[in-house]
Amino acid sequence: MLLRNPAVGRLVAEGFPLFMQHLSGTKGVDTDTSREMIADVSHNGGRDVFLVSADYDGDRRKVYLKFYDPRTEEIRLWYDDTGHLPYCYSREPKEKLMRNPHIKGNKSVLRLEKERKIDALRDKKIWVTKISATDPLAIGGTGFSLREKIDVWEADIKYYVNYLFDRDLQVGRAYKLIDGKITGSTIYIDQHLQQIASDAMQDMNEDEKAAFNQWVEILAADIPSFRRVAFDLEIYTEERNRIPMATHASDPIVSVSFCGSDGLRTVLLYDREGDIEKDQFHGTEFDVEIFRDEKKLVTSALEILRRYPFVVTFNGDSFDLPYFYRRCINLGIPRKQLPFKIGRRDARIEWGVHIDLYRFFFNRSIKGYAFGDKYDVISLNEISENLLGRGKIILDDHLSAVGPRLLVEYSFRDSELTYELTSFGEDLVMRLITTIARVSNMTLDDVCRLSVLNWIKNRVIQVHRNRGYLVPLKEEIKRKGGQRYTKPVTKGKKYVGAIVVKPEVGVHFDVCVVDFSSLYPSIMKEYNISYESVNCPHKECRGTTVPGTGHWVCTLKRGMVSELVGNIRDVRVKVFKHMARSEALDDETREFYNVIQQALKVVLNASYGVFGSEQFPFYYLPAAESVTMYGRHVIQDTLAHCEAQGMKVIYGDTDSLFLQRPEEEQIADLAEWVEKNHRLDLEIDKIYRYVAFSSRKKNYFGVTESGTVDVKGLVGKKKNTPQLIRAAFRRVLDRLREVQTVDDFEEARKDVQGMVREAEEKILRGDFEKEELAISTTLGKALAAYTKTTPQHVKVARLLEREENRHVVAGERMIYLKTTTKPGVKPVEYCNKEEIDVPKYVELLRSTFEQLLDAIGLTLEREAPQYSSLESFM
DNA sequence: GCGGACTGCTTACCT
DNA sequence: ACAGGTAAGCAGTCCGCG
Repeated sequence: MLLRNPAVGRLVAEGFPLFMQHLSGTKGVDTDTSREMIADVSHNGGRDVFLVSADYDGDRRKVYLKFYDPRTEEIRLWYDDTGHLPYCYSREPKEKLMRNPHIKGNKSVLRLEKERKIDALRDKKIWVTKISATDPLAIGGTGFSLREKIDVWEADIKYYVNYLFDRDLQVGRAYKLIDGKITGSTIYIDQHLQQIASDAMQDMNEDEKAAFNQWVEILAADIPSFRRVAFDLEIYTEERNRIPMATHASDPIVSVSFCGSDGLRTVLLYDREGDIEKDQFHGTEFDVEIFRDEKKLVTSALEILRRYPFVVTFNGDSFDLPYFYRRCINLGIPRKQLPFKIGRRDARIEWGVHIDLYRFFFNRSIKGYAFGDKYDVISLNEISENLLGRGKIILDDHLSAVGPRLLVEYSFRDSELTYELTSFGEDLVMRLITTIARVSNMTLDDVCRLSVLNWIKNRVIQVHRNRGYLVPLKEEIKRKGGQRYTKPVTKGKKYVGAIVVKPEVGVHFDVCVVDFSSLYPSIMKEYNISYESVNCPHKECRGTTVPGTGHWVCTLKRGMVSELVGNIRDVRVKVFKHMARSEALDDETREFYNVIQQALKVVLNASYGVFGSEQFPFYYLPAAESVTMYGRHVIQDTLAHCEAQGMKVIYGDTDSLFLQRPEEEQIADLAEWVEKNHRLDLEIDKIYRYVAFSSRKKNYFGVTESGTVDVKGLVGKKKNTPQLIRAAFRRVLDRLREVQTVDDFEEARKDVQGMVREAEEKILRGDFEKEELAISTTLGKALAAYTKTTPQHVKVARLLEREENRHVVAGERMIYLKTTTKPGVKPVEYCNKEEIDVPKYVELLRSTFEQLLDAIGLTLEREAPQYSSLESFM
């Protein structure tokens, strides 16, 4: 049966069997509108709709799917009509289970069925018993669930997730809803892309082609534009420093602002005192609606929200939505008129998808790989300043004390920024979320709330289901054994990672950087790394050992994770990277493919690491260790080969080698050699006009042929280095950028020396604002958690709490100065310029530049610059 | 009591 | 809540020192 979006029409239950209507109660069921619904189906049934989400309806005891229709811009809800039930597995035979007291008298258990599965760890067919139950809570989630009573498998997969897997539904894919059935819609793919894809498939066998094609179809399909609204609440609080609590919602909502993809720009304002005049809002870039009654305001806000299939917030999971929900209840609105699902950690909307951008931007993979660590504090202000170039409105006073005009401006700006965070760069964030949903086959709601580990886990479980494997328990994988062979170099780590080649100190001209493209994912693909394929049960595979370990790798069957990672890697490298660079496409189209390519990279980059994370249900150290072992093996072997061929390797890190003036032909031969001997791709990453290394690893700068400067790891770049020092550092690099030849260096060294001196004198003279010397350090954890030592930024934080009555939380940055007075540090705003410990800063400046000066052969103390014998590096 | 050698903690970076 | 490797600064500890 097809149910229309309640936001638009009313819930309709066409064709509901009678007993089901009974079960589902009265909620939303309205037979009067069913005729309207039928008309709707015949008229619109053949249209493409995108699967975006799914959930479980506890009243109806059914899974329902959320399809987005880009033409009407509505969500269509689809309730299960197949009688699918929640279930889990037991390895006990059916007959024995039937005698088990937890099964026998259990009213929730509906069916026991024998089923054939494959035991992944033993690679054997086994019989299991599928236990079907009336509702998901019978399986897991309460203290009385089966999961707590007997040994069961696959009991912690969420029910709607199981449903998507079992019905072979693909999130983000286009479907048609015709005659009460979900059918996959034909996917049209750009011709150019089709050509590239079919070229890539040339050498594949039929199975590989099928898998490859499927991934291309999933990922290349159009992404619709999502109709959405961003919203934001403001609360009136009597006391100044009280943070309103979502669990009580005891303070009134004074404003609700909306910014929609359809151009909606509105603030609903609550006029508590009855003294607000409409004409105060002339000239605003949004509408203001004034309410004398808070209940009318929230009712109106709810109506607006429900017009949109996607609701976007910043922190709506833990604040805006739960507060709004509670407040509505406090104001006497019946619960059943409030289609929210407010959980302990998240807030969902029944009529569509709620995207909480706080959760999304908090994600470390998103922050790092998708946005290059451009923001570090997860706040609306910080993120929008860094990604949009515009931040929140700064208030001088407490929000509850400002006048209505400023209040609405402030409020609207918040929802405007929230909306723009989803719209900038041609809806970059929406595309990213959709692409990750496609890769992980996870609902959009879950994608933006969960980590990369969960994205991968979800898809890996689906591979199990498709291949007929029973998902093993964590303990089973742990018990499988295969001890660790390497002892970690670093304390607190579990195994050995990558190699860093010691750099050759000095300046090197004409350096070619080669790297192994996606080294670890490629290793996983080529060397068949998965939790079940490393140390597999077959005797005949034992000879295929991972070099330097006692681990062996399966030669009979393709490991599940190896296959998955291989497919994603191939489709990224062979299709989407090409498309993102294709000259035949316009900028916008290239950017579309670039987002896909980037999203795949995020997932690939984490695919090895998850094997070393205890949170991962397929955690298996021998798999992680084998990947890095192969990695070290490959790079060392390649390095040796380079030297044997007369090439000089001056540096290397994990998957890269810096080669000094290699011949073009040598590089081509090298790539061929790598392909032949290690089955991996080696490519030229970049060419530096020159690179300068100090003796430190992960610490250099290089100037490319086009004149851009790469700075890696140097303290002068780090964000906790004082501004004044960073600025001097930048000036120096700008000067070094101009160096073209060895001879240019003489002049450059003199200039650099002068620039450092100048900065030093500036500090000594006191020719600076105190803010320029401020050090800012992130408070990595809650204040109370610093029990071993008291670092300087913690001293500052404690001082703020003690003396300024401020509350400091993890993730905040402490901004302070080093002083000659008492504890040696002081928050910048309470520090006098006279207290500043000048010699300390001179020392800091010197040590910052030391890294750079070491590299270019300069020593500060001397009058005349000391030259390094450049010739020796040529 | 004080300073140097050392270890450990913490942050920020690289791949 | 993907991993390990590296640099740097400071906090804290131990030891020698008539």
